Amino acid sequence: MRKGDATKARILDETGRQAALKGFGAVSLNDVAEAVGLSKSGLFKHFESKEAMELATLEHGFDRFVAFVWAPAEALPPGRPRLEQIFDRWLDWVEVENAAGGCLIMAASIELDDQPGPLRDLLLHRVNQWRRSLAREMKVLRDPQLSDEEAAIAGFQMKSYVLGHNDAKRLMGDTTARKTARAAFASLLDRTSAG
Amino acid sequence: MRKGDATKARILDETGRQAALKGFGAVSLNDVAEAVGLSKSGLFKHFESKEAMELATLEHGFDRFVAFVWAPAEALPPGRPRLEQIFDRWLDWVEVENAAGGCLIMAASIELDDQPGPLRDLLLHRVNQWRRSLAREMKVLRDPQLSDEEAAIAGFQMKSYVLGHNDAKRLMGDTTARKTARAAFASLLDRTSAG
DNA sequence: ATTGAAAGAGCACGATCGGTCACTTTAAGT
DNA sequence: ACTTAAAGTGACCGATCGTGCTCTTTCAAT
Repeated sequence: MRKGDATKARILDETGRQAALKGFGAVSLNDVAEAVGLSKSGLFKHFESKEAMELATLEHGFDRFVAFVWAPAEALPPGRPRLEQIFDRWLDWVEVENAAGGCLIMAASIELDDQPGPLRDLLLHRVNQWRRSLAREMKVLRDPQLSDEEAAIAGFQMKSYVLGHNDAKRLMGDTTARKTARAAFASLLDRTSAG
Repeated sequence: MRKGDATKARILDETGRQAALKGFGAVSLNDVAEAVGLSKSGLFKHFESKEAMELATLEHGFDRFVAFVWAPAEALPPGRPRLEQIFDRWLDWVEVENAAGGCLIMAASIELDDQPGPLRDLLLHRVNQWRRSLAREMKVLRDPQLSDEEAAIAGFQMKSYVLGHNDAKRLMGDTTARKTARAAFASLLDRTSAG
């Protein structure tokens, strides 16, 4: 069983990489098997179907995301310090940790936004969780706490800058993207905590 | 020749819809042919290969985008009125004009950002054109014109809000997304023209 | 050391992939 | 109206798709 778990993790990593690169719909079992060093039928000892593998891959991707972006921020005090750390790690997640292939969650969001099914359901659930976490963190930016609406608006802009940074850096190769995104985010924090 | 051009346009529309929905890599000639009411081999009378079809589809998509978003704004005076119109039409483009399947350009940006080739080259070229147009429009927001850097930053934030709106509306079904995005953009224009 | 289950290989399946070719139908130019 | 090129069909190709089956290897628990 130990062996199995290790290969399973390798499969999930590789599938995630390929799905972020070409989209879930364009990932073939053959390519994954080959990259992992398995036979195609070997994959089926770990997942009962391609869809089950995709589900596990997406879940695995979210777990990686939370561990990379959220976990290190949790140690910091709530509010501005924590939010700044989250934002920085989020940019790192896009442009460093997933330099090859991009962010699986963003790719899945675009691909699945209008394709109903269990994959989309899982995606929506976990993205919503994350959105609520961000809003919760935003509320504490000002002493009489932000209203739910104010927090939602700030959360919207924060995620927007991350999406913009991804677009500028990964597609257009804009090397100043990070600086631009950080400036926009800093301004957002100023406006929000003063407002 | 007339007949051929009409069907060619139908093919491009349908391919664009499917590519926005599932990604270029997951579009099959069979599905396109069936949806358009042609045989698979009929497609090859209009395009010499699948890649040529994808190229034409992406170009067609950009042409549609410019006609829908830019053309109506061109009539307005440069600066704020024109920018507000562009932003509004851009949101419409995402959530109305392409309600079924989403924006092809955004989908292609995510899918192709790390897949070299002629498709990516075309995408990059036209996206850069658009980015320059936006920056040009931003510069005139203030009387001593904005610096190139200031304009780039404002353009970054504008596009970010559009991406955020797409994510909130199409994936999460957030019905307030439009209002939130417009508020963020209005604030951006205020800050930028005052700065 | 033995054993039984887990991990994986190899092969074959029906379906579908992008693409070709010979053919028929259709419509545009004269 | 006639002609001819354009538009479109159907059968078929080799490759690859996801998936089942049987068989062998490997490893963990006794």
